[in-house]
Amino acid sequence: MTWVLRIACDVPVTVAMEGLFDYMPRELRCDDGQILGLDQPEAWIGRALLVPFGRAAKGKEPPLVVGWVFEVAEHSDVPIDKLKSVIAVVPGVPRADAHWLQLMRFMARYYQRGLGEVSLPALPNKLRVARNFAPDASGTWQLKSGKRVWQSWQKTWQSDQQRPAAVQRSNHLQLTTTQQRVLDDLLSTRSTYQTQQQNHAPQLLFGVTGSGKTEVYLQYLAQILSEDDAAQVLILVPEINLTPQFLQRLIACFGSDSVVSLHSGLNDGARLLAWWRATNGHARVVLGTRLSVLTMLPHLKAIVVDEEHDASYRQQDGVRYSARDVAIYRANQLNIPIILGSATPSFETWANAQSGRYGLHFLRDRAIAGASLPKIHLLNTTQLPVQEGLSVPLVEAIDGALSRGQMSLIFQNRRGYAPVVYCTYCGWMADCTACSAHMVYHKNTRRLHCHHCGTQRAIPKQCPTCGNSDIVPLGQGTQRLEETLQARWPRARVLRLDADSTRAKGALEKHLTQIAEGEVDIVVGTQILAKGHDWDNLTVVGVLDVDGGLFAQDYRAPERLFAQLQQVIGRAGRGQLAGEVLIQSRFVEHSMWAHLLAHDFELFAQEELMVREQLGLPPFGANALFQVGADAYKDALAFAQTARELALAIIAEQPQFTTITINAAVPMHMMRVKHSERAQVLVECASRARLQAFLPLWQQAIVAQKPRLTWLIEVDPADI
DNA sequence: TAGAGTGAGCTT
DNA sequence: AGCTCACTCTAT
Repeated sequence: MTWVLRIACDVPVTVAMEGLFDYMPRELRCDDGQILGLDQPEAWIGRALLVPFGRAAKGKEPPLVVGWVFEVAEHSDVPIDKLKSVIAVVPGVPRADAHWLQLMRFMARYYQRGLGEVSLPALPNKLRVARNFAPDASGTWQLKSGKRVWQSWQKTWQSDQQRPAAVQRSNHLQLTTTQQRVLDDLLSTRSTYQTQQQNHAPQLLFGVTGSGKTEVYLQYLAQILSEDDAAQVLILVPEINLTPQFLQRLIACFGSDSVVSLHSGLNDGARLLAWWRATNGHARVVLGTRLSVLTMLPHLKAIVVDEEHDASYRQQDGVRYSARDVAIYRANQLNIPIILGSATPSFETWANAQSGRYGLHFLRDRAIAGASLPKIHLLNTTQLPVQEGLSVPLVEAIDGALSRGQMSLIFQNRRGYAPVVYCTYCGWMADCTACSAHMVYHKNTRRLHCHHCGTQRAIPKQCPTCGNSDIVPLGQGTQRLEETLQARWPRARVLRLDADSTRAKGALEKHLTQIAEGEVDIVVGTQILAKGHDWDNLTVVGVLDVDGGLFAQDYRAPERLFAQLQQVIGRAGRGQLAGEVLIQSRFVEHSMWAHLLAHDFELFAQEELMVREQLGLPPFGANALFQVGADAYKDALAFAQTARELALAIIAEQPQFTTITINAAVPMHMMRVKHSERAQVLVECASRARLQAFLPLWQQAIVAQKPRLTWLIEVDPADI
């Protein structure tokens, strides 16, 4: 009997809808000793293989790629003489289990992508690129580069370390009464699901900033790890680099042997080792950023998604998935508990908690005795005198903090020196030639930077339209603010924290250490300041220039702004010292402010969700966004209109889709980025299932047009 | 008229 | 993405 392997290769869905390619099997040996034979097709499923793919260079064998065996089949639709044979099993990749393969199928279906596109990013770089492998003298395929990594890896593979690490006896902090109650609730909820044999519902841990969510996660996970000597837990965080303390805390709690972290800051070798320790079941606690949600974990028993609302969970290139949503699917599939933690939950999660689909647990007080939420003052800058962006009350508050030897934080979410440079005579502004954006003046480089495509150029000496030489910066970014602050308080130690000041390797850690050791009086920066930091000497927080977010056209803007501000505000008064927050705004009447001043996320969410429900917006309806880019806008728009017509034709033919709304083709918010002019079509439907049934048909119809443009369909888009 | 350069098309 | 094929342009 002959049969074929159906293998997922990493090609765009626009090339092959499913992403599976047929290959002929031949007897192969795995590095765990198993022989894959022709007599046992099922044993091949879940193996990663090296296969020839694509056109051969003249006189050479076709290039190899890495692919996953998803299926075996009795026959192929491809003529048998066109089928190639598999080359080898990828060494060091454990066999994927049925749950994991199902997870990949879910992602491919949900996000409308090929199986290869979703499943190959799950492998670390070293193992995903076929060129990294070569046969040795005996014909066994080995990793070529990085001998040391390879050897230590093989040692690990064969040695006792393949056994799960022993979790050390936990080293926990004393919980507050509230923390203890929430922990007990979470544990008893879990036992209830277990005894009633129901599927675990996700549990939202809604804790104000500084309420000690982390300690609750740790003790919850410790319980799970103690019940089963092989149990693994996965903790997702938005960015590990910003919260090095979290990793330290985990190591202190569970022991360095049982904890690994997986994030983009690791080099390929370190990542491979960490991935392997997680994948072979040795690591018991896996701390990772969004990509780590795809990691194969043979004994996964619980998941925590910290700061579940955070935008970093969305993958923005390649397959556009939400790691939080994938984690929820994964937990449900394995029927294991998942905890979503946030001080400002996403509205999707909040709505689910309100409707009772998710469990809900509150931590309303700060964990440190005596610490309370800071007092917030809203400063009306249309009435108050403002000097170089700083109003008098804010200046006085900073004065006060300085005189008490305490730290101040000024939040200005715009990097660079000035966001615009213009001609005082004719009003000409320096714009990027590749993007629809103004160029930002950076004082350190003395050049204009585009924050969308990265281009830099010199400032023109004369205005290109009128020849006037009076070209000046307009507006304020963190660099200018730093300069202003330093000039106003010459003896204060001012530190700027933004993407530019932290780009160099180790710079962020260095700056965080300076702050922790009390070497900084005023810290100024962008949203990097908002995340997770715990500085107990910080008592004054100033917020500048956030009015733009009040009136942005994206319906998610208020949700995002509120979350961001609440995070920034939450940096103040985390220790014994009382905190004070001063927010400058020209629109003090805006309804969001009242909720923020009252620290009332719930009322804010209730009002916003009411509006969304009336308009059928997420989470009350599902969205997908078709996006297309071209050299000329008219071409992008024309194809977006074609896509829209294809969608309308499907709906006209199939009455079950009449509840789907296909919006007009319009320019994208940032119409032009890197010389690509972009248009979009938004698709909305009250029923997610209906939308999901429609999307493959639509995608197929678009692919059939053989477009020569770059396009994609994004499911649950974040920005519209 | 060979050689360089460019764009389209295909991968099992 | 990686590669070839088929086409055009150009210097001789």
